[in-house]
Amino acid sequence: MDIKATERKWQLRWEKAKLHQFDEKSDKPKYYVLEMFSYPSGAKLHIGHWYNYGPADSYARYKRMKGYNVFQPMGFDAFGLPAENYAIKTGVHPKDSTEKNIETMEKQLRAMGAMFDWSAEVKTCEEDYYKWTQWMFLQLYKKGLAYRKEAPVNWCPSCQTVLANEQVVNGACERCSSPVVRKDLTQWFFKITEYAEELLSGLDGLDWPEKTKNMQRNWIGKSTGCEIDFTAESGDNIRVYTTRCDTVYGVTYVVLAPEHPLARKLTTPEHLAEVEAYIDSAAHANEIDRLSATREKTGVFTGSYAVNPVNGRRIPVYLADYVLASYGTGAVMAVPAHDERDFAFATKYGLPIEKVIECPSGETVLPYCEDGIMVGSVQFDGLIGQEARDSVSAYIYKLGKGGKKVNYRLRDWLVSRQRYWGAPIPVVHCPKCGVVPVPEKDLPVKLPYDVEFRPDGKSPLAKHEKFMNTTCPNCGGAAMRDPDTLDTFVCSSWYYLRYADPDNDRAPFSREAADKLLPVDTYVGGAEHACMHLLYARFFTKALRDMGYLDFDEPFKRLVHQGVILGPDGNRMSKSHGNIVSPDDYVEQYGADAFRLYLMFGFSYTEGGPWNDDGIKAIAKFMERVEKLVLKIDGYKKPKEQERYGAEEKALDYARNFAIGRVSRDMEAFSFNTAIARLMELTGALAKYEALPEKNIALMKETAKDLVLLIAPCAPHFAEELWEEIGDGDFVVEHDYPVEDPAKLVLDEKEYAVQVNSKIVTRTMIANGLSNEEIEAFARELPEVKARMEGKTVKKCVVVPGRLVNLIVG
RNA sequence: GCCGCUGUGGCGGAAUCGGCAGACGCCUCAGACUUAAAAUCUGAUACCCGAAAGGGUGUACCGGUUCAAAUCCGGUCAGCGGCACCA
Repeated sequence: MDIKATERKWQLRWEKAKLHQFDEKSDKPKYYVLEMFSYPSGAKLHIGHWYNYGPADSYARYKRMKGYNVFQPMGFDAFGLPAENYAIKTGVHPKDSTEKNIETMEKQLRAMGAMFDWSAEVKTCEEDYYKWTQWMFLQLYKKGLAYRKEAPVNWCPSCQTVLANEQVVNGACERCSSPVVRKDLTQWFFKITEYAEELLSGLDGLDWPEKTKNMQRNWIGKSTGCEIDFTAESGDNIRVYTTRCDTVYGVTYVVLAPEHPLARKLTTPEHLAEVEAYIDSAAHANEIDRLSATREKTGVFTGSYAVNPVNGRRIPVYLADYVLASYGTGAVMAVPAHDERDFAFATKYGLPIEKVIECPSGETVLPYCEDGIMVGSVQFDGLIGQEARDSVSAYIYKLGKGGKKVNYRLRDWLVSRQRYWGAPIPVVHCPKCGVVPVPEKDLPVKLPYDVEFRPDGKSPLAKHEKFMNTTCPNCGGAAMRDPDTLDTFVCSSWYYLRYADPDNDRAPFSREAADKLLPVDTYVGGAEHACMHLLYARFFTKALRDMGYLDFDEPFKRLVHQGVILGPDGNRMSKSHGNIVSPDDYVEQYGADAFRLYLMFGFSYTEGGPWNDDGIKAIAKFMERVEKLVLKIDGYKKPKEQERYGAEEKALDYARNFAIGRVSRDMEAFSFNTAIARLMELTGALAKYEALPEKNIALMKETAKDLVLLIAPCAPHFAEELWEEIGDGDFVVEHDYPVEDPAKLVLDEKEYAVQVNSKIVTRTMIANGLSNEEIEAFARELPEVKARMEGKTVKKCVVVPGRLVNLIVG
């Protein structure tokens, strides 16, 4: 088979027949298969793209042959830093490089033979897309889910931009690894925390990898505790949050975050200088230092005292940067006896340590941080754990000093970027009216082409006067645009919705189109998005639902992560490791089908692993073998009227139906390597049968057809080419997938493992349909069994039908 | 430190519910075809002892439950991923 000619031929024919477009009129059930769209980078498709899109496309094809009306779109996540960085380096405009890259990638994706519905293609950098991204922003703003606030943000001095929490890795920029510093800026946020509880509880019903769900649970970080008011002597109220209110009688001081609003107010004049110095150094400490858990605790006494509401005890108020301003109330009660951090701090600063929890078993070694028996706590003495906490929090509530409280670690999503290559934020800053959203009719706020993107700490757009100077939609006076653009994760939070209605120019999508095609039935993509894209997209879906634009709660019903293909040396493929393997040479030599088959066969799909190409020749050989065999069988004369159907035929029929059942099951489960293995077995069985002197030609032809149909999703061009020879004239991908015939899987006899005292002594064929007693009797008569039974009796017999018989003798 | 995952031949990896460990493939070896090689085909291929028949040991390690454990339970070790002062 001329591989290249075959691939071209079928790609053209598929395109001409518009075979991969979603069929609006079909009455088959819809099935939405989605792969995470890709960033249009300059390089060609790498192995990761092939590994994600190839097998996932085979899954889509499988679903189609199983009778679904499959929708599988593709597009480009086209805004983002790399294009801008490339522009800074080379002077090529991000728009130009991005468009060129998209063109190349589209071509390559078509060459893969994937059945993407290109009529629904989405490119996030195009006006008719980002117009609606801006629209999304406005809806969230209207709903009170987008707000602006001055906040300490993660600032990358090298990229000259603010980073989301998720883009900071170990205190360094995810992209360039420069240390991240803190800086105060007025920024836009999305109130994702408003949905924290639903984002958490919604995970339970999703068919997602447990690992990913767990990561999101962790990220959301729900904690149930208690808020307690400590009254300062100044009269100010210091509210703290704790998960261990059962230790409240052991509080020996209170700690505020340096950024706490009361920090300065509570400081007495003689401590002011020291406190100011501490607050200042905390503000300038970079994130690496501050986030390091092993770092020695630092803090400073404010000079004031507060009162513990449960026992009236007077305790000092400290500032320390081990308390985070952004979590809970920004203040904690310190119980050094039962918290490691408080213990370390109290030890360093000579503060009292008082035990109020007793270890239920053995000696109590401080700090003791587990649940235990309350002591020294008046009426609560003797209570343990959750019961203790419930009682104490109820008491605090009764005192009017706080009560039960749920907190989440999840922070609001910072979406402002001081960058050029993104969707402009559609608001105007008016000296009279303040922040004014751009009216929807004026969207899109167009991203100008002629900008200076060299970074100098200002947003590139801020330097573009024509863009910046505008009039206030409210009062008509002179006003300025917002110079920032939106995080690209905003663009990718709703693209799966736009696919459903890509040409709509009156709305991002119609509700009918979205409700018809969504949610996505199976979503395939990398695990690295667990706490970013996948969380943001869920948030968008829920927010849009609450605004009445959608009628479902979750965007992605089933999620599958492909593994990562590493370099041959076991490291991540990267230029710096010099271990990048290009798919091109393989595709050139063996063809797209063989390469796709090998990716499916050589790895466990969700695991991935180091690249090695040892098996790719074997795959090419396998395809050749199938081709020769199928064509040879096709060449046999039409069958005679009555053909033999004996033991060999039964065996072939068994192999055929076994393969059908197992391949179907494996495809459904993304267990592609075993699916291909079963196809190899069937090929072997068919070849063995074909070599017999006498054979049932009709059965052989049917089996060959099934073989081609079973392979079709995995090697699409190859299968079309064979199907053209042996099939019924239609496209193979439009044909129904074979269905197993259970009757053909019932054999007259099965091989049993025969065990004596759980050790295998022999294997034997035993006829189907015998009772357990009959099987036992049969087994007892076997010579291998008899030899081991002399002078002994059978005490017990375990029969696993069709598998084994175990005689316990003694 | 916390949460999660993984550990199976020389290699990639299989093994619904606990039921014949090592499917399928690579590598290697032997044989057939060939003057020869390549290609192709056939067979062998977990490890140890043994010429063989056969016997023994094996799913990171230690222990437990069970007629039966790669699979379940407890502990240990190693690797990977995530979170990381969240009170």
